Amino acid sequence: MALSHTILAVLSRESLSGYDISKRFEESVSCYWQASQQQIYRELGKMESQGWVTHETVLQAGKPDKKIYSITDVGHGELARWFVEPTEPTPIREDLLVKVLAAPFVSIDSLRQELQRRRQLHLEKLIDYQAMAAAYQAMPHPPKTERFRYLTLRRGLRYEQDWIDWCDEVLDFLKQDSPE
Amino acid sequence: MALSHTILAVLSRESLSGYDISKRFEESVSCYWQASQQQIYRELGKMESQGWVTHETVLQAGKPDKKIYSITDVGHGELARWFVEPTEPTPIREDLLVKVLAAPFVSIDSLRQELQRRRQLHLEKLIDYQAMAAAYQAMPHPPKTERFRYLTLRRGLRYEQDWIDWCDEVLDFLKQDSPE
DNA sequence: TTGACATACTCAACAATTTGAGTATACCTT
DNA sequence: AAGGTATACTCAAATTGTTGAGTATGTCAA
Repeated sequence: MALSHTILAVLSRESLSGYDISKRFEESVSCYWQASQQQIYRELGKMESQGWVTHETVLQAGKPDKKIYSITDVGHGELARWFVEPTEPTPIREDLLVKVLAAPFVSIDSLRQELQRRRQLHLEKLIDYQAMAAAYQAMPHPPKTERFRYLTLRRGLRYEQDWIDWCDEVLDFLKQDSPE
Repeated sequence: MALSHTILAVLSRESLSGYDISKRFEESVSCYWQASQQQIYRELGKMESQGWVTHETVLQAGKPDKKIYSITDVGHGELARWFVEPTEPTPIREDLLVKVLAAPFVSIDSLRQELQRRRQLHLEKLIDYQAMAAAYQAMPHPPKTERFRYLTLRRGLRYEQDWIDWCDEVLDFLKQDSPE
């Protein structure tokens, strides 16, 4: 149940509505944790029933009401409890690698196309992340929370770069590999 | 439902029992697709009802009977159909990065320990993969299927190395970062 | 003025994954 | 003789994740 802990981490910095948490996920957490709005709303409901968060309804003019969620002491305790548990590397499930394995039985040409498509996707993400990194580096005295957020962004940057490099390696291999 | 396609890819090379498929996953597919025995058995049942695979029961002396599964023409057609569909990068969910984000609110010292633990885990996997790569490189004329399997291993190698490099980067950052 | 987009949340159904127990045999070590 | 490990598979429950519909209001551009 690490989704709830990710939400706790986000709420540790500031109180937010479900909708805002969802946006925060898209903007800055998405390189290592993705969750849909529905998941977040449902999780917040569960977390509230466990006493990890509370909410206050805020009426807005011209917009629907919103529920601003805040972390409680119980929630902070839970975050601290979870924090010291060892984490295992996340299991990976990569369709593209399954295709590499299947390619000799299906089509190497299709694989080549797919690799080029994927390389492009990863390049686009990399460029996004580079822009975020540049924004961080332009800050004269980034606060502690930003410095740690930057470390997670570094992981994202490396990850995308690594995919690009591997795609290039495989495309290069496919050029040289003799059919048999 | 890409688990079924991974199984189809494995069965394209050779017919195997559920148990053997599970072992194959652990040995050579695990760097990009993990599945438990239960998942594989259940998936094989579904795949058989769709006509993608068939099985033959093999009686064994001193061991339980086993069901050897083979890919059918329908199964191969399905693999080919799936193969040309574009794949999206897999959503990532990394507990460790959530911990980096939460660290300023919890404990930077615990984070440091956890990073060292994780670095070690990734290093062990890297060493495993390097041994597999060496075994491949020792083959004088690797068959096509092996050459493609090696490409997936290259992804695993890069992935583990990248984690190690990032852990080092963060540990280095934590040494220099001044508290505030 | 129509349609796209943004805010803000709820509910339901379905699919996938995880966890754990259960059944059975045989080999090998202590 | 007991315990650990390996082979080989089944069933069920709980949790998690995905998909899509539904409700409501406001802004902005074509």
